[in-house]
Amino acid sequence: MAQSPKILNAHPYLRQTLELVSDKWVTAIIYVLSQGTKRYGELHREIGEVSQRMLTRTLRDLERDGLVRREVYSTNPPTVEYSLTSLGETLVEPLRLLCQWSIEHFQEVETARKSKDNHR
Amino acid sequence: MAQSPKILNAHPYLRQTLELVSDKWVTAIIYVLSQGTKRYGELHREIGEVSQRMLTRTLRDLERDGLVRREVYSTNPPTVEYSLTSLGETLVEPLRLLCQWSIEHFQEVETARKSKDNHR
DNA sequence: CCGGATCCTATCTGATACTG
DNA sequence: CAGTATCAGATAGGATCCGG
Repeated sequence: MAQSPKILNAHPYLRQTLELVSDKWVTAIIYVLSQGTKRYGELHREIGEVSQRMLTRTLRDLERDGLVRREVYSTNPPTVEYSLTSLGETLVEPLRLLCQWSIEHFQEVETARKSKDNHR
Repeated sequence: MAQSPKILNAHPYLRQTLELVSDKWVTAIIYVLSQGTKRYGELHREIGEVSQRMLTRTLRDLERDGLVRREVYSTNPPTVEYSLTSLGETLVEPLRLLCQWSIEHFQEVETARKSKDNHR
């Protein structure tokens, strides 16, 4: 009764990691920042569809998680630069592997979807 | 005006892949199924906290995406077995890399969170 | 045993307007 | 330029009941 496998519990951080990575904007931000330091406005333009609210909120989360560094320069108008921390850099490689999978295999997913949809 | 980098658009499948993978239960199911064929009830017990509704819904999605195979045996009571397709198997490795990251680095995320929380 | 259908709530997210 | 505040709509997820 007290015994149940619950495999994911063997990797207590995995679900938390997947939740972190699975955020709608996290990967977009990490990808853009993997190319170098960016100002707030640059991030906004390069990601494109994101709202100010969500961009700011996600950046704050990433900063809190130690993945992104935020530096404010008291110029006028203000300048704020964002960059990956060394911890943030370690996430780039795993993400690129998922990216690789998406290039190699996602078309098969699309094909499967269409095929199934035609059978209804 | 018509020009904006939008880096993620260079990998049109990446966001879709991340959305697929980021589903709350998808990775749990793939992990359990990576150990072999399971019946519905086994999946339910091993994942544990998932509701019937969500387990069924997620399995249907994964079937539609061609990642999971569903086989029904007209016994009484009915038997339904789930397993990974070969396409589904290809996702196990990328997921294990994220798992690896979580083991190696997630504690740093926790530390960062605590450190930041103390400073407020 | 497997899972469809319905109802309901919490959360997430965008739109909009305003500020140092 | 780089945000904050507020509001409202969409959506995800759980609980529950019912059926083959």
